Amino acid sequence: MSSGPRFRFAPSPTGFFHVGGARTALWNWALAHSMGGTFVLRIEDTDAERNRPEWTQGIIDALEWIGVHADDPHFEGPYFQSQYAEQHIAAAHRLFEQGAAYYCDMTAADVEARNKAEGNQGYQGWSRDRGLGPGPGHVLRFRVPEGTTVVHDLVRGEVSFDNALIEDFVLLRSNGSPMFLLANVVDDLTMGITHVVRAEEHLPNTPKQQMMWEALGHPAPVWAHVPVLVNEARKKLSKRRDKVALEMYRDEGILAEAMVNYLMTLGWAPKGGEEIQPWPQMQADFRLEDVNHSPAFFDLKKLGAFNGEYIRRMSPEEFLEACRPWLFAADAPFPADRFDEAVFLAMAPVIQPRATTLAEAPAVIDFLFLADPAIDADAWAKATATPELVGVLRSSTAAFEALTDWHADALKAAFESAAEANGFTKPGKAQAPVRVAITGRTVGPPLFESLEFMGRDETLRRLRNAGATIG
RNA sequence: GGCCCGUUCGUCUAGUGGCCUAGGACACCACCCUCUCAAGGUGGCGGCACGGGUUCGAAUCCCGUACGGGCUGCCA
Repeated sequence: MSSGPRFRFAPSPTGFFHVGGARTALWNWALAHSMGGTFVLRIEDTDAERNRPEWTQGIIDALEWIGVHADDPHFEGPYFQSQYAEQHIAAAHRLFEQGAAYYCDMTAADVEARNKAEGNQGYQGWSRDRGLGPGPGHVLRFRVPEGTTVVHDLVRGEVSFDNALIEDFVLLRSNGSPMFLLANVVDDLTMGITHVVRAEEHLPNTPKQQMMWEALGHPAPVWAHVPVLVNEARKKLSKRRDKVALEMYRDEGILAEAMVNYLMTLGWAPKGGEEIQPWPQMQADFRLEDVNHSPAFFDLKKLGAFNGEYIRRMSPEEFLEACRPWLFAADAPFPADRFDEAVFLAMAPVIQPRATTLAEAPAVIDFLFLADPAIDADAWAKATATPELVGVLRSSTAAFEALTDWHADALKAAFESAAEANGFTKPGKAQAPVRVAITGRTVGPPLFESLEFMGRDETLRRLRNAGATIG
């Protein structure tokens, strides 16, 4: 076991990777690196319902995507909580033997009934002194000592809890299996965890865990409870209501670097006022002491802005490579055999500023790789609504036919004369008929560059076909 | 209900008693650039939840109120 600080990330498999978990993992990862420590991955799979091998692989893949590499020297694991059940139970028995825990034969229904009769809530320590031993239907409960438990939290400072308000919680179920709180503490203890950095929702559990650490004869680790991520209604992000699966963002063409950068800025800000930062810089600068105390809204718009920024910073080659999955996907806007890499590469500088996600990129230049792009009927009607507009279409077609130098500059000059000949002083206002005839839409990348790459024959063919529909 | 945490522009944040006439980013608006749309540039709108203290001085410290959130399981 290494000597530096030991952090841990302990997700339970649920079939997808939560963005909030991703941020927690990233923060632990940054700390493990900057403090020369270790990041321990532990899969908390003790709930049989949540235990499927492919889900575990999903967690590892997601971590890999955000840069938490399993082959990095700072990475350790994965460990599987379910494989340590014997140790959890042994620790529980130790607590029983030393009097820190006791058995109770009351069922949940019994507890509820007695509370109802007495007008109370929670478990009142009824079996504390009954001297019960293990047996069928008996649960093992922790004997919460009197006093106050003070949790030293790196994010929140000192938080104190009155032990009188903490009920004697269950360690071992009546079937003998360990509860989460027990398993969690025993694992952290045996894995030598020194820093527990996790979401704020675990703060109310912390005094219980701290008491267990102490009862087991060890000083508690350093705690740090970071704020949760919330939706627009300011509720904790939930898988039922909100889009929380990291995989979904990846599939939409959010770049890992952009996601990582954005996640890092939720509840924390890089030094120096510039929020777009390379990972090594953020990793070095991240401090728990600087983390905000209040929940942060996961803003899709801002994520998109970060992603756009990262897309624009890519070289055309990098952009092409990143786009490949969407370029050749089954639902790509054009057939794979019509796609031309050289054209895409040449057009990349004008595609990049127009795509917020990689998934949007193919559609920006789909008309270049489509035999016959669908013409938007409304756009076409508007683009040919006046005689002048139709005139532009006819005369620019003629001007292009006469062109010997098929390049963007020449095409532009030819078009402008055609537009002016039809009474347009601002040629830009007259390009709709040509643009719609060629691309099917009124908006898109620069027209003349597009025509250059489309080629003379195809350009003229589309122009003539479109012109023919006007009669 | 109880316990705990929190509260700076709509959102993410900078700010750790004087540098704050509260800075940046996203969003929004306007203008510029421009072959459309973007991108880019310039400018604008907009905030210290409220009330009391402490202090020469408070967004920063203390108390209270309001509001929000989390937890409250023989789930993890």
